[in-house]
Amino acid sequence: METIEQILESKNIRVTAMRMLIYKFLVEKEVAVTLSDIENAFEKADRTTLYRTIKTFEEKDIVHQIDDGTGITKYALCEKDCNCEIETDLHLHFHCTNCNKTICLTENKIPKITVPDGFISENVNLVVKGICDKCSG
Amino acid sequence: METIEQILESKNIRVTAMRMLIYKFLVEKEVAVTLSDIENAFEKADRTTLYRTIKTFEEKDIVHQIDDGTGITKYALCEKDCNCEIETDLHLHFHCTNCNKTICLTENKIPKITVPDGFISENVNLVVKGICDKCSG
DNA sequence: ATAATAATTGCACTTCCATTGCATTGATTT
DNA sequence: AAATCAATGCAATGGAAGTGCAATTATTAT
Ligand SMILES: [Mn+2]
Ligand SMILES: [Mn+2]
Ligand SMILES: [Zn+2]
Ligand SMILES: [Zn+2]
Repeated sequence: METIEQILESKNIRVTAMRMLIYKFLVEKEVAVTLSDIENAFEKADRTTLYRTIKTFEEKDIVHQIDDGTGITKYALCEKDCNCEIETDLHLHFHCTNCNKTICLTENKIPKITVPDGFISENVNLVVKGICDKCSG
Repeated sequence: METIEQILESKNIRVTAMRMLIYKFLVEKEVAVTLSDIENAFEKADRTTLYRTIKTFEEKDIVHQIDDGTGITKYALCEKDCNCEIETDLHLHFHCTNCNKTICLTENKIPKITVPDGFISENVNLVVKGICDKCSG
């Protein structure tokens, strides 16, 4: 079991109190979070710091960005040893129109998408909208 | 061959000069357009009017909105008799990272996506990023 | 340990796009 | 022609993303 310090260090991210707290926050949340979510959770901290922290995490492949169509960027922790850049590794994202939560469906990979001749596919973003398991019960 | 007037009237949209011009603009463009694109094409018209016109078109299912991940909403004409709301009717969207154009791949339908138990899929949005046919040639 | 250096954080400000209130103009109905 | 309703234009707002710079904190070198 790795500690948060070890995880950050292994990704060449300097360990600070703020970064550890935000990392912990992301682990505890099971859904993707917006910058506002983080802001609300850490009201004493400055928005910019939180913004830059999440951007650092993104750069170092600790979180990935999710565009679920709501217009507000969300972030979620990457799987261990995931390679966000590799197309075949990408999973579905589910956006619940009832509770407004966005969830990584890490087990559900994006199927092979064929595009017309001349088009070169480099990346695929797939968002399913509907009702999540908690809301459909 | 329907005239633009007839098309607008059939969708219960009052015919105005502005609306006809914007409709014509959308027909001539083969790619999805942003509000700024429309703005640049009609510099004499007010932004708000253009905005409300496109929103009216959207409400009446003349155009559909596309979120290609650039953060800027784009719009494209719907196919004739398309039912944007029906999931199985949805097509792929392709965003070229080179020329920044977004294209409806109306022939390429989104494959059936399975989600875990308890989740109810109502809508799927799929954007492929890469190089378009014009840029890859 | 102290000084020098580099990275992080906080504050203020900016930009960009989307959206709304309200007055005005224009079209339609009575 | 008057009354009514929709469309347009102008001004302003709101929300989110992003940046410059100074202050603080951590790291490294002397
Ligand atoms: Mn994810
Ligand atoms: Mn389309
Ligand atoms: Zn839900
Ligand atoms: Zn292109």
